[in-house]
Amino acid sequence: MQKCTSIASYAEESRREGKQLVNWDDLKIFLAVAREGSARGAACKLGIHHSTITRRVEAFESAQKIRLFDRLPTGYTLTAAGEELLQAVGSVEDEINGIERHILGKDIQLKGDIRVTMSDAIAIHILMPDLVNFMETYPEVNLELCTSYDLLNLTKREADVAIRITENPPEHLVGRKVCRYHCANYASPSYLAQYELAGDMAGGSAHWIGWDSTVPIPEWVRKSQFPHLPVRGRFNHPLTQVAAARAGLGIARIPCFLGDREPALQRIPPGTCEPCHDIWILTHKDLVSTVRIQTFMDAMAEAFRQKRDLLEGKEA
Amino acid sequence: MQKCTSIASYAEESRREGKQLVNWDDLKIFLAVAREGSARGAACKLGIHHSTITRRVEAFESAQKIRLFDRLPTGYTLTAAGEELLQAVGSVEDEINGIERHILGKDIQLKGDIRVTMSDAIAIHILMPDLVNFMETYPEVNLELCTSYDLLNLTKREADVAIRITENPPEHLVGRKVCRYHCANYASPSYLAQYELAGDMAGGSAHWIGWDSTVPIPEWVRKSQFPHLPVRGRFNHPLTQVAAARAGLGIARIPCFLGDREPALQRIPPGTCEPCHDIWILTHKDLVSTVRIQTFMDAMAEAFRQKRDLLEGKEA
DNA sequence: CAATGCTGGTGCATTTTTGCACCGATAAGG
DNA sequence: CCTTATCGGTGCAAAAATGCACCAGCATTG
Repeated sequence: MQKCTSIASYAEESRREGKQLVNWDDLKIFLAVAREGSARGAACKLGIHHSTITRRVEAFESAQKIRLFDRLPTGYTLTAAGEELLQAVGSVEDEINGIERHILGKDIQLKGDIRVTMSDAIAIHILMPDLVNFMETYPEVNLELCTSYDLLNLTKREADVAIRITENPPEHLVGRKVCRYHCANYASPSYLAQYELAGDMAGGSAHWIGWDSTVPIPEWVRKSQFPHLPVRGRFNHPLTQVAAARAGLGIARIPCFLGDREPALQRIPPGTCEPCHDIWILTHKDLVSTVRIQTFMDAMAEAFRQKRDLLEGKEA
Repeated sequence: MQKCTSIASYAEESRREGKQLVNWDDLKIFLAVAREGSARGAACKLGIHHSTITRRVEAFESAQKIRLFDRLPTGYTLTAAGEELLQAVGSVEDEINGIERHILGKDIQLKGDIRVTMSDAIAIHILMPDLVNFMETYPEVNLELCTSYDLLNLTKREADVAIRITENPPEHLVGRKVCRYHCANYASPSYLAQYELAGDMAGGSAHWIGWDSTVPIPEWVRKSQFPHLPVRGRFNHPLTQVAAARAGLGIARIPCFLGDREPALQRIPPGTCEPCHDIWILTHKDLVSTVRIQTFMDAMAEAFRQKRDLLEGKEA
């Protein structure tokens, strides 16, 4: 019907001068970079090369004459304009996801059991909203949560997925490090008012709440802010540490994701926190190709990514 | 943070087996083809080659394992699945248009006057909703509508844009044909009940309502369904023809976009309609590069495209 | 301080995509 | 009937996008 003459050709001319049509796929790439925070991460997620990412972001920015990212040595960080775009593109993604699910028939109807094991502290204070959300998203999946502190039940096939605090996951399991959480020193305000702290040298009436070490002065005390304060009690469980500190037993060195969310505790000034341990999400080699296991692990990894500030004690 | 090992690599593997990630830009192409009805039209609109369109649609269909178009000799027609997708992608387009306008700073803030001339019949019965919509979309544009039936006021620079019934627009104007409207024969039901029609041969008490021809039997009567019915009256204006037919004066040969929308008239059986004249949208050569003129002409051309069924008498 | 692991950037070879010039087929106009 | 215009499809060459193998810079770790 419409000839590509007259108006259209003029329109093309004006297109040459100024702005080009937006490539919708560039928005997808932008989204991935914004979410992942790095070109490499986005490339991995999209299954393409990272140089493709950087070049296309660059081309998009120069075509639209707008700066969306600050290139920091640590990766890509959104500018103000980028933040604005992120929000808008997010809803585009929702629409397109809906299209993929309903029209293109890619609805992932996950079914079956997922037996997952993790520490109760992580389950309760970090992942619970995400676990619930996952179960709501995939109602046919039966999620079994078995809290535990050791890797054994994964090895023994008592669980499909383990989220564990470890630095060196065993060879026969596959997965990825999802965070390195930080720890700080906490006590109740009343305890701090009542007892006296001290510097490097001896003195001070306060004391540490012990973990399960049998040595009188564990390494974490020696390297701490108050190496000469005595250690009292043995509480091998993070949540009992929190409870003991709340009850005014002493100073607890606990993960920031526990201490910072506990209103009855406060950090010992100056309140610095330090990286403590890694958290890995792991599964068996033969389960990693299962869609529901993959989806679950991705969802949990994403949850950790979103709570990174809390886990690294930057939310205080 | 996240390594491209373990989970991700497995995810890539499963991606190879089955479905690929959707290229968002393919949706844009799909939309253009669905709207234009042909690969060439879509290609023109997007400023790319038509073979690119056909190949990408083909690739998209085979990747998603879904047939979206029927390839007819007249172009691409949506399948049921395609119709469904069209609706969904439409809202994606709205989102992205919003992004372009607000974030990417492509908000077309059209300003200034547009003086447009067209026949009153077209203005009232075809374009009025679109004219209003255009003015609401671009509140800074002052649209002046001057109804008229000749091209003179465009040549004399009394108008910027003309929408005219013509077969051969003059060389010094640029634009495009927007439709070829159809005509049919109409009369009021009471008239048809009272007067007698006839076939090719003489006879019959009904008569035609005349246009402005001075000859006793104009060509359009001779070629018509009832070449021997007499002609009475001279009504040179389409809307007065409608009114005369409604008042029971006789049979009017008028555009379908007038007759079909007039409840007080009905087509003379068997109600066939025939192509009658072309409608062009035209402007001066030196105005066609103006953004607001371009935008206006594109909007009106699109309006005609959407009302094609009405204009070709296929809505009856 | 050295080692590691991450980040983005770049030149180059390869692959992929695109545009172009055709073709045959189909409607519609005269 | 013939002419014209438009449709989609295809082989081929040019152009563009991509992947790859590197590099340097920076942060963290030990």
